[in-house]
Amino acid sequence: MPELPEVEVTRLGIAPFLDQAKVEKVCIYQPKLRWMVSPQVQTCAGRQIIKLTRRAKYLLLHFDHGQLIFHLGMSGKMRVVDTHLPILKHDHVELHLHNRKKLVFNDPRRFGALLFQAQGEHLSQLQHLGPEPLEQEFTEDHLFVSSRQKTTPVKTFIMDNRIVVGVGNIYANEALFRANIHPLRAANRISQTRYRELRKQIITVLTNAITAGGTTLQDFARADGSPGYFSQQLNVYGRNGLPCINCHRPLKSKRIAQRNTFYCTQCQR
DNA sequence: ATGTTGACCTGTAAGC
DNA sequence: TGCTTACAGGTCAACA
Repeated sequence: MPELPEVEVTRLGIAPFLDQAKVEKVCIYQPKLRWMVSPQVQTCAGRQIIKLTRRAKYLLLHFDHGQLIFHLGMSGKMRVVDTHLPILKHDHVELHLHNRKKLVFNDPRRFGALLFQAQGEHLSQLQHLGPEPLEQEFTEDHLFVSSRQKTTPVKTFIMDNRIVVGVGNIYANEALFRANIHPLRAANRISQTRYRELRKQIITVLTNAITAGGTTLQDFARADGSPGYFSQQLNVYGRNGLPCINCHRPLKSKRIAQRNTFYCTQCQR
């Protein structure tokens, strides 16, 4: 379940095993992912990992000559396990490490990606990304100003990576509910005051989710496949027909831009 | 330019 | 039980 919080939880979970580790071997079992895995990935063999960072929903594994860039897509997972353990179905790439561990990329739907960005190079995928929602650069002014010409539904607007990164379908739904904003309202028909609240709720929801992911973090290294621990905190997502936690009217659902959307017609305007 | 839709791929659950 | 259909956490190219 890779929204921004899950990607960050993944990063926190595997980073301790990767920091300063040396890559001995790169195994590519399935190069056909979202984009073809670039052959340059092999140049990481024999090199030392510097650090693992995140930008939007991308994970960047830094080397002295460039970065490996992972994206988990809809179904991607990463795990660090003992080198001798067998590969599983949908394991597409392995990085064998010096420390008898390997980093494995698994992705049934193959919407994920593995790219290489040489030092000084700028991949198009990372070029036009908007601000990180949990950094200073994500301001109320930025949201308000960039919405002024947009008639698209506000939900589509906040899921646009050029506006702000990392807000996926679940958290777009949840943040709008908490801000009392109807997901279909045109982005340019929302006041600066309401964008202030929306910004605040996006930050709250993502931060809470990362914190909740901390539980998963602990058993991340051993058994893989952690359950949906966020679900207990969801107010609207997946709750069509169930009572709103505020007004107790049944929640509605509707497709917006091909994505299932949940909201309360009473509380969200 | 902006807004909307289709495509990529597999697994799972629901419906018949 | 088996077959068919709808849907799933994302993103981008190609349309109107």
